[in-house]
Amino acid sequence: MFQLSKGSLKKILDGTNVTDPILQILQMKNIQNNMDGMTRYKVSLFDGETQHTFGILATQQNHLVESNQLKIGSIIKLEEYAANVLSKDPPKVVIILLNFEILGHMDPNQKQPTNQANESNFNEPSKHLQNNENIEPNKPKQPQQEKAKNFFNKKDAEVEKPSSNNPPGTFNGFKIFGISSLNPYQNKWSIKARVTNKSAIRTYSNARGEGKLFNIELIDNTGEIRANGFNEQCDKFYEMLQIDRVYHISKATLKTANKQYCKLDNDYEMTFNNETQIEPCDEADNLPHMSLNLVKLSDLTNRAANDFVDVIGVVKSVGDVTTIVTKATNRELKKRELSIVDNSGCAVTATLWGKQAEDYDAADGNPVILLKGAKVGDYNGKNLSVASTTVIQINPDIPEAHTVRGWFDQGGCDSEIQDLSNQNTMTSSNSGSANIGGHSNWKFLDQLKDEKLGMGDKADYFSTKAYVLYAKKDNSMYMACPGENCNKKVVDQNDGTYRCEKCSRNYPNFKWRMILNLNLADFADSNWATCFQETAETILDIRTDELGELKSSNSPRFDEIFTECAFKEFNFKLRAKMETYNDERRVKVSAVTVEPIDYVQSGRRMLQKIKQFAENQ
DNA sequence: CCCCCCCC
Repeated sequence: MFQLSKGSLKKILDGTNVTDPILQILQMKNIQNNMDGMTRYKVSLFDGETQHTFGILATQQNHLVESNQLKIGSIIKLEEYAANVLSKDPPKVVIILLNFEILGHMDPNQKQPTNQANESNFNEPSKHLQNNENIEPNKPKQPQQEKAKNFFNKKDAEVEKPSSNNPPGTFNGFKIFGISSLNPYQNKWSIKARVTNKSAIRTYSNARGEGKLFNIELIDNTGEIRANGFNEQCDKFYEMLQIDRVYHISKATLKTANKQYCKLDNDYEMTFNNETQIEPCDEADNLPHMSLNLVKLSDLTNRAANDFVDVIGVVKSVGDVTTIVTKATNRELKKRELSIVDNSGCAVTATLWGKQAEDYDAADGNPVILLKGAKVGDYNGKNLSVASTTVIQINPDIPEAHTVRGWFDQGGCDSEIQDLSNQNTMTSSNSGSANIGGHSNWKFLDQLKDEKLGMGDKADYFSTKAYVLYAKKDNSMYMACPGENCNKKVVDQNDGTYRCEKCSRNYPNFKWRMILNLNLADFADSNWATCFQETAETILDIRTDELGELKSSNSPRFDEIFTECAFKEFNFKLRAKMETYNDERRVKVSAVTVEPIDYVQSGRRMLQKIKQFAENQ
């Protein structure tokens, strides 16, 4: 039998703190929040005497309903709750069920315990509830945070000192919660968290007026959250909040985070308000530090534009500060490009903007630079952009920094470097590194289908080294308009003239043009690709007009030309694009460039692939 | 309440 805590609901509603009341769930309703689209469970609570129809399950407990552990009739020991007064007149109080133990289950109508076979499960705290220890911020739990690295300067333990006037486990009169348990429906909380990132102050101006803001990222053992400080709060807290320091925070507004902009693993974000309290706090707590997921520069070729990556490398060269005018708003903006290299043998251009471009110390030589959260771009190859949320560290004291420093100093600086940026320019802008000219984004032919290239809205370009298996002779040549920039097909009028519909005129002559279909193959796959004129001439090793002569004269040499190219190997830059022909949609592949293979570069590229492959095993 | 991260 369960003894419900008679009278406890009345006390809770009156604002009295009640310890571990035993309550029963009488009703339960799934409500969809329009603001954040999240499911919430509204429950009716019963204490054996009165019923309160407005209880809400904290969303981190939703799984208990979804796994049918918590249901109508469940008896709970409510270990942690929040009674939020929504209005005084009429009185409206919502009780948020933050943490509880499911003691058992009783049919509300029978008022008797049921004899379900699995009832004993309910008499122990459920497995899930044990996970809710996550609410306590001091227990490292999630593997993702266990790999967090302890690299930024000080160790917590060394700066430990007694807390101010706060009783243990509280701050500003509020119990310390784990970040992952924060939600907009419960405002009596405090957290203890480490700042892992802090933006510069940014000003903005829009229809609502002018303003400024900064944001920080906070982490504890349960999760992470972004916090924003606008205007007065920006003035008040910006200097105090420092990267890698630990703070107590209470009384900030929580709202649904816009996932489009905030990549942190939290449905909510925090905004400081005029009630917000923040105090530095130096106690050792084994709070995770900033975590790094370093990416080798060679791996950037596999990253899409707008990805954010962490990289570490040596600044090989530094560009001057230049000024650009933004397209969108015609603002003048300073920028500076750094070429960064690492021991994967690759270089990439990283762009600093605004004040960061001006403040970068170019006299610093070739320091190690860490970019955490740099944005990947894919203009003429791959590049990186330093965003407002990117953390820059010069010569950080971490093992990876020493590794890349050692590599650079012991000959890496003079080795052949593949520049992933500036791929379509003949002169490498500032890196002084080897430029392999024209090609980036090397793929094997199976990747064409595997990666659904050309299936998107726009064309995909990639480079590949492939053999010509077969060059299709039929329809490979057509009679084209001899007009200067017109290559339209002409119709033989059989009166010695050739009609071009585009030019609307008859010509006394025509010129030959080529559209050559090739079956290309590498070790992985084969695919058809179309070569036009110049690229076809490279493949067949003959000028189109000469080939036309052979065709016109029915020379046996004509056929030979098409068989001689078989099993020749070239570097292709290919374009894949979806096309519709006779209601059939398929990816058409055409050659943008065809070049003989430079086997030294090709070998280097292969070595890189092998190295990359080995490292990823 | 921002959410731009730019240019070739």
